[in-house]
Parts: sequence; structure tokens; C-alpha cells
Amino acid sequence: MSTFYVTTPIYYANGEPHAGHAYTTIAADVLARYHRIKGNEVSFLTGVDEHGANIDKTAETEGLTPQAFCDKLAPIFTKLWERLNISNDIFLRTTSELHKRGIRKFLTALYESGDVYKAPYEGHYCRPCERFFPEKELTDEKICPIHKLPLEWVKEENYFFRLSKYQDRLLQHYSDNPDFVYPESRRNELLNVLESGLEDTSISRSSVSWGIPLPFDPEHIAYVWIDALPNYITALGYDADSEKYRTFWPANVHMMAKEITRFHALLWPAMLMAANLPLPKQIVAHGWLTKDGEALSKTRGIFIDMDGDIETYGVDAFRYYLMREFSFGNDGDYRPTRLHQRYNADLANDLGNLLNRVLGLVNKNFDGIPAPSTPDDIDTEIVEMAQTTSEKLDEHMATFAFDSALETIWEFVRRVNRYVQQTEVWTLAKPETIPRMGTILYNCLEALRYISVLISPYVPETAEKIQKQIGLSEFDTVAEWGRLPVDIEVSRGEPIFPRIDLKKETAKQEKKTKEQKSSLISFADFQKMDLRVGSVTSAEPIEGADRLLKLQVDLGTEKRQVVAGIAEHYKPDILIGKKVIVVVNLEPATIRNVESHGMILAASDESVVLVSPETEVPLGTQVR
RNA sequence: GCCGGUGUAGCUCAGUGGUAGAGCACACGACUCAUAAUCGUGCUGUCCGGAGUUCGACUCUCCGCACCGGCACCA
Repeated sequence: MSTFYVTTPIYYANGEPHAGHAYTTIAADVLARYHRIKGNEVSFLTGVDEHGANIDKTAETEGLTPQAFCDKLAPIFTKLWERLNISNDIFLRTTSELHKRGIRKFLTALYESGDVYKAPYEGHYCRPCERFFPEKELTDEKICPIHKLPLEWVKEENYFFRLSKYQDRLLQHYSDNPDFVYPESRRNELLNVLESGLEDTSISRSSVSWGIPLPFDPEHIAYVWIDALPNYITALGYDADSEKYRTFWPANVHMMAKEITRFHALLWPAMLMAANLPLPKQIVAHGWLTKDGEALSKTRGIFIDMDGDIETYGVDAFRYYLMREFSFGNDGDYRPTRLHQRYNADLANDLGNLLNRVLGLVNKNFDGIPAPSTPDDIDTEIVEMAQTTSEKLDEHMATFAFDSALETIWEFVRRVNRYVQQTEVWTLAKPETIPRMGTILYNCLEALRYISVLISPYVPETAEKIQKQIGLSEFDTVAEWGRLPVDIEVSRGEPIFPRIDLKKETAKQEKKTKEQKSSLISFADFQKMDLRVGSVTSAEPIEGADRLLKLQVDLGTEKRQVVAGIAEHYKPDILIGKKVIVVVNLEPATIRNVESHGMILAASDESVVLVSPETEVPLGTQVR
């Protein structure tokens, strides 16, 4: 028996969980459950990341303290995990004492490694802006690009982690452990970054208040990622060097979506090296979900209706679909119609109906599960296929090929259906063939039990229902042929996956469109924006930026310079004289060394189309 | 602009240096134990385009096109 520690990221708790979170967590759950039935000792961690300026800010807009806001949000996550049958052993909150103690210990270790230094961060500082300006954003005069005031040369203390020092060791680790990052495409990307050099990274924020103070200098708050990443050890009781920690660390798999692999595969290992702790074995990144071919987007109202689909098809169908349809690591397109097809074809027709027809025959012809007699060749074939299915499944699980794993199991399901067909069991209910019928039906039932074990990591409820109907009182997790006892009574129940017709589905979809809710803002919020009509007087490309144009806009009373990301859609000369809508009270910014004082409104999707008044209006007219 | 990936049947994808495969969908047939389920048979493909290497390429190399991703960058 070995141990297996799998984690999801701790999700950032400034909003409700969505299908992407569910996908990561289900994948991790499948791994955890798989290792449990293999007899391994498993720990499965998920949780929420509750610190940082963003949460502070969101809490404030809701009129809550950050802690109260987090206390409200955390249960939303745990409820979803319950609904999705997630079998996590730990749910970690970064506001917990356990985590805080662990972080303090970890940061102290990091500090004592000598690779944390207090950098007298010095630079050109603008007092009104309350920020530093990097050299590259400035011209020779060293004036604030926004306020046009001379900048001060200011020194501020800040803590840095000497990430650059670990570049070589990381490269070495990557080459010694080719599987460290999965899939390979991500690994290559990271190697690219590694080879082009790492810079030391700041690990503290003095402007942020909602977080964990650095143990060696409480004036500074740990940067969110520095606070978050060590959750993988703090959750196990790293602070007290607990038994659990020593048993499970290093983790076998850190599961996550692809956008956060850099933190996990570069920064986190380097931090562990500095603290002299072992590194996780594998960083596994999956792709993103799209919906009917479109990127998910809160503002555009494109989301995956988990609740609706789960209500219609059940949790297991949802889990099955996510794991079966998408090749792990790549982006996957979530399509309700495909879910529907998968449900009917794989779950209802192939599996559900197989169970039902076999139980029907047993019920009608035997008092309980019949005893098998001498097997024919065809029977042996089934037994052998069960074995090879299990072996192939193991291979696929080792490479996170959940889709292939399920396909492999379903080949067996279909084989058993064919077995029933080929042997024509239903014709054998005569005295002279009854023993033969018993043998075949025993094999079918045992095949179903065997299948239920194999699918249990993916569809745990279904697996249990199958075994219950077969007559087992306790769930048997062992994939070894012949464990099914004879003479026990089967209890054929309702079909486990009743077929669902499309009518119901369309009705559901109508309901869905009706419910497309948007997040509302108050009129006061809207009034905060000062929108004006302007006219473009000049437009030119910005060197080294494909998307940007530098525009001069006449607002009647004043002229503004605005940078707009429209170069891919508008040629500079067509823009001259064009009427546009400008957000004039947007805070200024410097982009690609060019100052921007406002923003041009445009409808933007795949294409970008400028918004313009319908007829002539004076320049400077307010837009409401 | 730099780096990487992908492009195979209507759909989702697998695949090998020797004249193409699975599942779904579709058509026909068989069967009736079963959830209008199951089983069998069949169907469509310039395997993105072009050039090259080779006796022979969908499979290798190069060029191009399209799409996707990473970085630079989207006020």
C-alpha cells in the first residue's frame, strides 16, 4: 500500500464557483477515488484562498468585513462539492489558524534560508499617484506621465525572494523529472520561461492590509501567492510537523487549470527548495471549458448551467460527461446536446439497460444469483476481457487520460451486451438448459459488479446503485473476478438512467434563457462614469505594439491623448474625423511608454467596432 | 513580433512509412430478455494546400494557409 496526496488549487474566494472549478475538482476527485479503491491511503485537499486586496475590495462593496465576506462564501464552495459528490478529506481556508501557523513557520524557514532580502526598493516616485514608475515608462525628464510633476527619488523597503538563484536547480529538476509538469506542452512553455531567465519576486505588500503579516516583519503582509501556495503543506499540519504531514508530503499530484501552472511549477518548487522541503511529484494542468464553442464570460452571459444540467441528468451524468468527452489537458467544448447524447447512448442504453435486462432475466428464472458451472470459451473470453480492461484502465489513469479510461470500460460494457445477445440467454429457460442460463447470468452480474468497481471513481452514485440492485449490501471495491456471492437476492429497481427525450431538454433550455441573469449595478454606479463625444484628430501606430494606436481626440473644450487597442481592426487614417465616445474620467495610464487619458468605447468580441453617435452632436456632449 | 501546438468520415477524436479507423449520428437487417433498449451489416473521407526525401507518405523534411495556446501587449 502506498500513499497518494492529490490537491486542487485553493480557489480564490471573491466570487462564486463556476464550471471550471468543478472540472478541476471532479478530476482530482476521480484520482482520489481511484487510488482509494486501489487500496492506497489517500488524502485529497481542496479549499479557498481568502486573502488579498481583491477580496478586501469586494467585501467592502458588499458592506462586509473581509472575514464576514469569506465566511459567507466558503460554504458556497463546500455545498457545491457536496452536490458534486466530491470526496475531499480536507477543506482548507487560508483564514484558518492552522494555515496561518503553517505560513508563519514556512516564511520563517524561507527567511532563514537567506534567500529573502529586504530590498531598499528605490525608484521614481509620484506622490499623488502613490506609486513608482519604472525607468522604461519614463522619458528623460523624469516627470510623472500622469501628473506632469517631477518625480521624487524614493526608497521603500520591500521583501524579495531570490527566485533567480533557483533557475539552474529548477532546470535540473525538469530534466531529471520529465513528468514533473504534465502535459508536455505546458512543460515546454515553462522550460521556455526558465531558459529566458527568472527574476527575483516580491513576496510582500505594504499597501495591503487583508492578509498574513510576515513573521519577521509584521509591517509587511504576505503577497497572496506566497500565502496561498504553501497551503498544500499547511493543510496537512506542517506547522506542528504532524503525522499526516510526514505521511503525505510531498504531494503526488497538484491538479489545476492551465493559467496558474507558472506559480506552481516555478515559484512553488523554488520556495520549497529554499525551505529545504521535498518537491511535489507532478504538476498537472488541464485546459479550459468553452460553451458551445464560445469562451465563458460573465459579462456576455455565457456560462455552463451546472445546476440545470445536474437537475436534468444527475450528478453522475455531469461528472461522466466532463471526464468522458474532453481530452484532459486540452480545452474542451461543453455542449448540452452532447451531454444529452452521452447520457442516452452510454449511460441509459449501454449500461443502464444492460443492468435492467440482466436483472429481469434473473428475477424471472431464479430465486437469487445463480451458481455458475463449467465455463465455455465465450465465458472465459468475458473473464479475460474484464482483466485486460482493468489493466488498460490503469495505464490510462497514469497519464490522466480519463476519456480513454472511460472508453476502455465502455468497450467492456458493450462486450457484455453482445455476450447476452450471442448466447441468447433468454431462450435458455428450459429445464435442460437452465444450468447454462445460470452460468451466463452469473457472469453478466459479476461483469456488472466488476464494471461498477471500475466506474466508481467517475460515477460513485451509479456504482453503488448497481451493486445494490445486484443484491450486495455493502459496496465491494475490488476488481477481481468471481467475488460475487451466489444465492443472494437481487433487487431490480427503477432504471438507473431513465432515457430522457429531447422535448424535456428543449423545455429546460427555454427556462435557461429566461433565467439569464446579469449582475446589476446601481444608477449611482452608472453615473460615476463621465462619457463624452469626441472626434479623432490624429491616429498613429505605436512602435512595438501590434494592437495599439495612439489617438488624439478633440472633446470640444480640450484635447486628449488616448491609447486604444484597436490597431488590428482599424487603420489609422480611417479614424481621422471619426466621432467616438470617450470615458473621460478614467484614471490615466501609461501603455507602452505612451500616456493614455481615457478610453474609447467599442463593441468588442471577435471583431472590434467603435461606438459612434448616430447623428451629428457637438463635441464634448455628455453621453447618458 | 517571438515561441509552441493542432488541422483525419456530418460531429468528437484515435492512428501507422506500404493504397484509412472507433464512438455518436444515419440506413438496412436480426432479435424480443430489456429503458422505442440490444446485436449485425453498410454509408460518406483530395487523412489542410504545395514541394521534397523514398520503390512507396496520411504518417518524415521544408514552405504556405487556417485555427488554438504561451510571451510581449489589450484603459
